[in-house]
Amino acid sequence: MSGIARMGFFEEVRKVVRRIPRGRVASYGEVARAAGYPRSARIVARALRDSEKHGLPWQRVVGGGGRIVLPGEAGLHQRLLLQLEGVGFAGLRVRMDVHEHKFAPVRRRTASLENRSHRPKELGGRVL
DNA sequence: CCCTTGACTTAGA
DNA sequence: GTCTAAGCCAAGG
Repeated sequence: MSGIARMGFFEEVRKVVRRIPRGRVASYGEVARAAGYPRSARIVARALRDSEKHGLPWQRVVGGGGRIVLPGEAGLHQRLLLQLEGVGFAGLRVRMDVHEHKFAPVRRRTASLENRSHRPKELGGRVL
């Protein structure tokens, strides 16, 4: 693999996917975001294509809104695996209100703006 | 090197 | 609810 700059991508994706607990799911977009590549949902899918080799819980990654986007028989397999670990469906979608996994907020370089604890009060006292 | 494909997402009609 | 369009980016032909 000559992808030097992007080498960390798959690693990050694998790490993120492994963090999804049993009985929960996350969307491709969420995984991409949590991995630090917010626009690369599709690439997450490509990474998962080889997930079997890495022993990832690939079934816990679904499309936006809980939709299973993996086509064909594989999609049915995914649904079965999820149901076996207790994930409930409403029609063709995972009940995201129950089973969506929330990742810890990605800590970006936050200037003092986000850190309210030592924000200067001179800014007017009440800030929105 | 260009073109197409895809386990995506968001926005709009 | 459905459908289309654009953006996205790696892999394969």
